[in-house]
Amino acid sequence: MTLISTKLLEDDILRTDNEVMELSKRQQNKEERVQLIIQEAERLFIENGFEKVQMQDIADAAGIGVATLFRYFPKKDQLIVAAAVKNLQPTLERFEQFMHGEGSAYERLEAILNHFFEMQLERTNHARFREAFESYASFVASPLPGIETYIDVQRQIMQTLEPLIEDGKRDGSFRSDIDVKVTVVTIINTFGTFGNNIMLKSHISYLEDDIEPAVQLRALKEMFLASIRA
Amino acid sequence: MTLISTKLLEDDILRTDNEVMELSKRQQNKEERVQLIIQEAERLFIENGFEKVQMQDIADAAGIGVATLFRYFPKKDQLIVAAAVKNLQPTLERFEQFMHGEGSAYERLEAILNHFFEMQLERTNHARFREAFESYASFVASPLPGIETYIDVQRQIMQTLEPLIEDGKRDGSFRSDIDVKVTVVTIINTFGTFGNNIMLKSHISYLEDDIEPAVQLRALKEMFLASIRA
DNA sequence: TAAATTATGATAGTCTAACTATCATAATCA
DNA sequence: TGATTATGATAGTTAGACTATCATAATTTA
Repeated sequence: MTLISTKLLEDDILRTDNEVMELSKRQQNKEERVQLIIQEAERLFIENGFEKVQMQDIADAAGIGVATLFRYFPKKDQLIVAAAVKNLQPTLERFEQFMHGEGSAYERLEAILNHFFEMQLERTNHARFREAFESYASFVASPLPGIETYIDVQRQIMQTLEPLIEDGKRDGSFRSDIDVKVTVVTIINTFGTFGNNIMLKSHISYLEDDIEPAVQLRALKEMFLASIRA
Repeated sequence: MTLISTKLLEDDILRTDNEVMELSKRQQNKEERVQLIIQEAERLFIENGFEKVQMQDIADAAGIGVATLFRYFPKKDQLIVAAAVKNLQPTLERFEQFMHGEGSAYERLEAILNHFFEMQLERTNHARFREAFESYASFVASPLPGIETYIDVQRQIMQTLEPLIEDGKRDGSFRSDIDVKVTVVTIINTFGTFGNNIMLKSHISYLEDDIEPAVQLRALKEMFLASIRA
């Protein structure tokens, strides 16, 4: 799933990518439009949730007619799934980058958790969107169209972490009795669920005034690391 | 917030409760109806989510006309909040029960976590409903009417756990350097987020076939306990 | 390049579900 | 018993997802 920016590609730009070369102009435009629509939909959904954003809003944001939007995405659900997949993609990409970093397994895990936290704090709305989507998806009568793609990216994210835990068990920085997959799921579950403002707000008011969410997340991380440290 | 069952109270039942005695018959009926409506709404929302359940459905389930339903709850949002509060209540009550149990702080915490897990596994839909509600609440333009009540119950739940952690620090079963409130938030965040079927399903297919969710939850618990054990 | 094909956007229309208004009837109260 | 209030049926309004139509524009192809 290639990301194409809002700016439409010009004809005279020299392309080396064969796949794009092969596409007819009409196909190219279509592909660009799909990406543009998804991009705008994601942006709007992240800010406002699914219900608040109307197909009309998305059409306007993408600069197209609503009828055209419906030709590309006959159901709002399809657009929601596409936006959710796009929203999850950067997490996978950044995780993969971190896996190829320097240092011991422990250091790399700590780095990736730090990064995860920063993402959570900086992009609270992204996390909230993800949670909203997963809730939404869980209530539909028949599985959302395209949901397999989403689940697959999720699985890839988890698989990215596996070698790291294995390394740590090997080099002795992690306890040898922990289960790799269960540990991975724990990480995702523990650190991936700070999107809901309501919980966040509730926690903030529950915690002392001078405890920032960042402090709490740091404590959470320490706690987790302590639990797997050898 | 008293819970009143579907079965309407009979006139001839001897009441000892003064508060109810003072109410006129009309007021009594109203109160009963409100509870009945909330009960049916909760039941339907838990199964089907907010969007799928129509005001008509709730009116039918409560055996009243839809116009009457709207007289009690002029906005669907109000009913959603009331159902969410009702949904959270049992968690608080059970937690409070466990606080008065026997044993060391460690044993009691373990017992409460076990119980929490069981609730998560047995009442997955309740947890899912809670997550859906919190997502929903986070996206509204102005705070949902009555949301303070919900937040307050949430806070009470967390406060219930505090003395337990303090006890554990005192009697030496927990590390002395952990922060009580942060630990409480960790517990809620870590163990309260298994409602989304999609995550659950994704995890199940990611984990080995023979790893049941229960096994994974148990591992999660062990991991957490290890992190705070002295 | 011209004809054929396909994509677009505007507009109007359908449908569903939240919400409102009305009113005759029934239950409660004084 | 007469006055007050609650109920439920019904019809109507509104918002937003989705469909149908069609004239026009862009692209393809012969």
